[in-house]
Amino acid sequence: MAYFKSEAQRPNFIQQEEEILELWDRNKTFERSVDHREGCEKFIFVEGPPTANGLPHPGHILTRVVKDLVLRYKTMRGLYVERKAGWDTHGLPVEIEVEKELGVNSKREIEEYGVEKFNRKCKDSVFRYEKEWVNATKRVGFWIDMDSPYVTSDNEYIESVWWSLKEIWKKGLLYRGHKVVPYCPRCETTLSSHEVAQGYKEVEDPSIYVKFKLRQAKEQGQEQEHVFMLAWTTTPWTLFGNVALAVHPEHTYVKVEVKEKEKADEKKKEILILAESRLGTLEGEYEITERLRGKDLEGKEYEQLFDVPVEGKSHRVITADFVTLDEGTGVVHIAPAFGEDDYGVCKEKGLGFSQPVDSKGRFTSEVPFPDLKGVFVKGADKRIIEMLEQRGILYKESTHLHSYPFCWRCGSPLLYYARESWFIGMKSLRDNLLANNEKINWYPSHLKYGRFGNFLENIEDWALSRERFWGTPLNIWICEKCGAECCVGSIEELKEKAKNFPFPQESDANLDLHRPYIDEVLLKCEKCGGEMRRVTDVIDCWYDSGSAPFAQWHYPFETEKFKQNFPASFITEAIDQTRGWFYSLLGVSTAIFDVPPYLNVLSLGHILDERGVKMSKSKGNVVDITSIFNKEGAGADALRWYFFTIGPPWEDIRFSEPAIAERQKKSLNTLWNSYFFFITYASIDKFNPNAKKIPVDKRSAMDRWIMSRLNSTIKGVIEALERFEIHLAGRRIEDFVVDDLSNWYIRRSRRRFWVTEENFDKDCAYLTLYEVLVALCKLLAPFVPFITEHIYQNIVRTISEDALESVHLCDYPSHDESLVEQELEDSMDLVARLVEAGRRTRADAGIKIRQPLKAVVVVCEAEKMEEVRGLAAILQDELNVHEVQFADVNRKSEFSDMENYKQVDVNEGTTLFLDVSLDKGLREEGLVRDLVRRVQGMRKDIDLEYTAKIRILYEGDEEVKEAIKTFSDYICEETLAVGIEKGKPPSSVKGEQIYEKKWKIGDKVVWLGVVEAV
RNA sequence: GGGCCCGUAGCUUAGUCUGGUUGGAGCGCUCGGCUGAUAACCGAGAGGUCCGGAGUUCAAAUCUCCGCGGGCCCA
Repeated sequence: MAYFKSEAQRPNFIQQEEEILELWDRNKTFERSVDHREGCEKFIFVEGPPTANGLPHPGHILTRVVKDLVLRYKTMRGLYVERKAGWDTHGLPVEIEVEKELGVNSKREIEEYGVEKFNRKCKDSVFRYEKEWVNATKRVGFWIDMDSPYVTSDNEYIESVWWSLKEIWKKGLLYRGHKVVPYCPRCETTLSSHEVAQGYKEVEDPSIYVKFKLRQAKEQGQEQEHVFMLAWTTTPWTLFGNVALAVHPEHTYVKVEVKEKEKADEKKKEILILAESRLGTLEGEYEITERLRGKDLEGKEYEQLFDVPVEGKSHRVITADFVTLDEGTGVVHIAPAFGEDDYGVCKEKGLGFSQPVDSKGRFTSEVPFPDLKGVFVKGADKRIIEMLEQRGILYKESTHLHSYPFCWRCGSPLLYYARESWFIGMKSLRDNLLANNEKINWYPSHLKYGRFGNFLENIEDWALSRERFWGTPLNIWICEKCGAECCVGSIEELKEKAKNFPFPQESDANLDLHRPYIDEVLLKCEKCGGEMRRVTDVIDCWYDSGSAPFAQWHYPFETEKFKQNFPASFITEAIDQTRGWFYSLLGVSTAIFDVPPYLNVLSLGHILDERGVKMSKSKGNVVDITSIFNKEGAGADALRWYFFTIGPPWEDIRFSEPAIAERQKKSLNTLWNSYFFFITYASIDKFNPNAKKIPVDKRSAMDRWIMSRLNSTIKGVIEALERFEIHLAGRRIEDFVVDDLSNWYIRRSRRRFWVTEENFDKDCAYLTLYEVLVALCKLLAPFVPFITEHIYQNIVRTISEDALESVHLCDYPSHDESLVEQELEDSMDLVARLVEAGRRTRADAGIKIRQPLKAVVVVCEAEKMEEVRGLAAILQDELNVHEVQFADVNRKSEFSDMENYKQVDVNEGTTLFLDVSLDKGLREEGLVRDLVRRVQGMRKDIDLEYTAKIRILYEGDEEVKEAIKTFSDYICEETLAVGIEKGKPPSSVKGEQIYEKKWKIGDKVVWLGVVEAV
């Protein structure tokens, strides 16, 4: 039989992990682990595709190991789990990286540089950090098929996306609309809402109160007053687009007469109108002259502030429910070109439209000030405020701290801007979205009806188009003559309908569906025969990734794979994907198939830095996670274990490197030491676990206890993992390893392994420890795949040739109810508490544990007594007493009256009495125990083999001499000594290396010498 | 500004759903003990405004409301 190979007590885990990676590579273990389960029930996973144009962030690593844990676990549970990797390759982030690189700054410059060249650069840059991603993914042990990933910019992927858009188009859900959308004036494109969300910053903007003068009916008195509507805005530049003022129809407004001290006489009376509850914004004295409802103001006309052309009816007071009284004056300035609500209400009320700003965010010549033409709107605030001041219509000016969106990529302030864009009519699918969400299990569950559900309730249409270059081209062609639309759903269809086709016809190898090539393809209009041109937009890259469930399999052009792999059983990403990928998946799937695309979704927390602040590039607090893989006291297993056990997966993690080492030390080191203990003694004894078969019920209480604990643990671990309570699963295992296995079972059983001769009890101990270790390897394999593989290879593979070649091919342990003995576990628990109580009593009495005592009495109910009696030997040994007695509760007073008994209450109904009286015999014994302990320490000091024999020399007083004489057999047995002699060298020993030490034991001084016996 | 989540010892956290002994553990600190697998372990001690305030209740870390701080999402 091949035998267990010996191990280092403190191994180099980093090196071990690298060896395991090679082993997996050599044996194709990952592929085998998947194939091994072919034909079994499927567990379907979809990889949320990362973009490889930047280095992986700690959060990415967290996501990857959580995915890995779940997939390994499900595989071991007997499910067939395919794992296709994916890359997200399109989109603005990619373009901006390339722009930076090229040093260009606008769409015009990109066009001058050449869209073809630009897109080629984008394509290259997408995989710039692929190597780093692949390396980090492999190194951390994430098993996923990166050899045949899906790539969102591949033709086949695009073709599937096109098909899906055509499906949506056919349903009439894909439409062109003119809407106010968040717009980046530098990138010159609209942004999706989630992109906007990433870029909010606290900024100080001007806060101005502007007076809009009401037109007065002429008959009504010439002299009287000037009446103004008082409106508030933080975006002075939008005043050029003003078309209306809105008030809330039901709220109370007031007319107030402003008392101006200085000029009161010269001037006509000045009347302001604002909401009553906003009177606090006024400065100085005023007098309320009239109260009225918002709707009483409806229809009043006012004088235009600036002479900007407006198409259609304008400059009147309207009512709108969205007007709030939280801020401002209750009178809202309405500019339909620059606000979503504004746009909507103007459309509803039939008001006109004014757009004095161009696509780069600069004023056009429509603005009646030549010096403002071409000025970026946000830069004109100061000038505008000056102009208002000059005209005497600026009531008040200050600044206002609020959050304002900036382009998440280029940092420009965003504008809300009326643009023509393409939309998917998600609003009309709201009920379907909600119904599909019903079928999804969310972890944590509050997201289902909380953040995600609320979002669906208020869903808006999906702004799909991007006026950019590097993305899936929007597959819509429009007839230049009659305006007919055509949505192309496949490459085949494109070829059929194209008037020209700038690609080689027969081979698709040179086909590139991206811009600018696709822009050259003209179709023939089926209605009028005219020429159709593609709209030049590309689509939101979130639609790309949302299409992954079908597009990764090139559905419907190939159908088999998709049919087998939809919907997904499980996906997981970080919480920010709630309205990102989690939504885009559901949105696309609902629009096309009207079914949920995933059934279980785990939302992970973020990684924060040590101070609790989110790690981000801009803050410069991102740690280089890959360095962990090469650090002593760390490594992939350590990092994984830390991530898994530090807290619930859905909560943020305050990243701390010392904590990684701490957790690894506690759990993984203890596992290693338990394994090391086994290997050490099993090697000495040449124990072969395959040669012994002893049923568990024939083994000792201690053995049955650890097996019971093991099976209880397995049960709890599986329950927790099924609910994605990964941290609870991990902590259960940790408790088992540290408390049950290492600190109790092994510590209590050590002596059983030290017995030299063969015996039944030793076999039981070995067998039990072996079985526990093997089960633990499997139980821990999805968590820490490296160390478990290493141990498995040595304790299973070396001695069983027919064993599965990797722990990751094994079945996950299932709990065996017949091995769970709850009563035994409870009794052991009580014994542990009795031990604790006894130790405390000793400490109180100042008697150390090495000093044997006569007796301990456990007073408890008869029922418990029976349970614990079988474990009395443990108590006796742990408390170092000659005898354990039991007594019924009614005899309690007997002992409490005796002076030599120290009493301590363990729990209700259980009391422990420790006999603390010492006699000569006990003292001698104590002394001997101390001597043994010193000799053992000396053995260790000189690094003797565990099995090496020694001779002991000593010098001491009569008492010492007598004690040694009485207990010499015991001493020799304990210390593996062939003899113990009185006498001090060099006289008695010649030519031998003696290790000597002088000890103080209590009030005695003892000299000890140890020499290896030959 | 709105929604959701989180806030417990210097640090990491259990307990919160389902209110009920003296709020439990680990790291670190002090003292003592144990130890031939264990840089481990055991015992004792120091260390807590359970983020703050109000309310409900015989009873609140726990339930409710109002704040504060952090995170995320949305405007």
